[in-house]
Amino acid sequence: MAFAAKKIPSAKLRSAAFKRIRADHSAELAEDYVEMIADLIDERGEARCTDIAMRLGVANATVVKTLRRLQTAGLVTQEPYRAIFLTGDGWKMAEDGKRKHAIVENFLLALGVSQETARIDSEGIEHHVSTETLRAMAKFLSRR
Amino acid sequence: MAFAAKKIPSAKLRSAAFKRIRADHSAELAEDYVEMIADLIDERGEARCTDIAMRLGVANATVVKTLRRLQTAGLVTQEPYRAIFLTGDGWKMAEDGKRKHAIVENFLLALGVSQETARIDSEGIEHHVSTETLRAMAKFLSRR
DNA sequence: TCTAAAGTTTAGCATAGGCTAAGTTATATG
DNA sequence: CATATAACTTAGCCTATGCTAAACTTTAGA
Repeated sequence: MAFAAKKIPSAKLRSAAFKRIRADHSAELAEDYVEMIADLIDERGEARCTDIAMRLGVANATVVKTLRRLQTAGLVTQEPYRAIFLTGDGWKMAEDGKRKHAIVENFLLALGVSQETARIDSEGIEHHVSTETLRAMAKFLSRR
Repeated sequence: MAFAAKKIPSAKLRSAAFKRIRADHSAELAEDYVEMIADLIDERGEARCTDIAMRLGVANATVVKTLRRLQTAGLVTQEPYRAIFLTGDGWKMAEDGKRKHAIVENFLLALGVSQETARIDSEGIEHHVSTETLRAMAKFLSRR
């Protein structure tokens, strides 16, 4: 250790933020999938691999593989060659996600960004806002 | 295709958002590393693996592996068993990241969330805000 | 009813980003 | 100045998330 005489005491606190981000990331894909599946069921009565793949912009096989993980996680159910359904937990996650998404997107619009940007940015941001920040956004919206 | 009579025309547009998120994610780690390396150099004159590992909350070996990728990407330079330095590109990325980070964190504080939450959430959000949203946040800050 | 097209699955590959354990190099100190 | 300790590296493992190509099912239509 050449320089660096003293330890930084808040190292553990700092690292907590990054740990949460890593955890957020693994939950993120699951949330995007179930939200999309819920949308598809609402819009057209059923959710299919191809539609999910198209909307996410990934290959079909990728969707199949991910769905298997989601099935193991208890979020979706599926019979071979059939449409995809959400479990109770899956629906709950989808609802939560959509609620969050709506708040973030409306907040961005209220802040003055364009529709297009609000749509795109909210997709990325929604997975990283804590309950506290979400509440602050909602409050901001209701105050106007 | 059982139901689903009509194709959804905006599928390509929708998928763009997710594609950007995936791209953001691979840039994210690099940004976090260079930002942290810049901080360490500022604070104590040099950046070492151990410090980065501690602050990020990952194992030492993980840092070493990631640094190799960053070196390949032309963001950092390093001699075996020596401290880590940033290239010109690395410094640029670090500056950009810090600027972004500061705006997002201050914005969250202005919105009324706690210091702790602002610090943690901004860490996750900063990588997903577009230039337009960042500008809107800066404007909000200057208006108060 | 049979067949071609559309949709789904499997197999096999790659990269990113984690980990532990074991080996190597630097450095601080007795 | 010799050596213990701290820091770094290597090797080898794992999972997640992408891909393409090939095989298999379903379904729509001639």
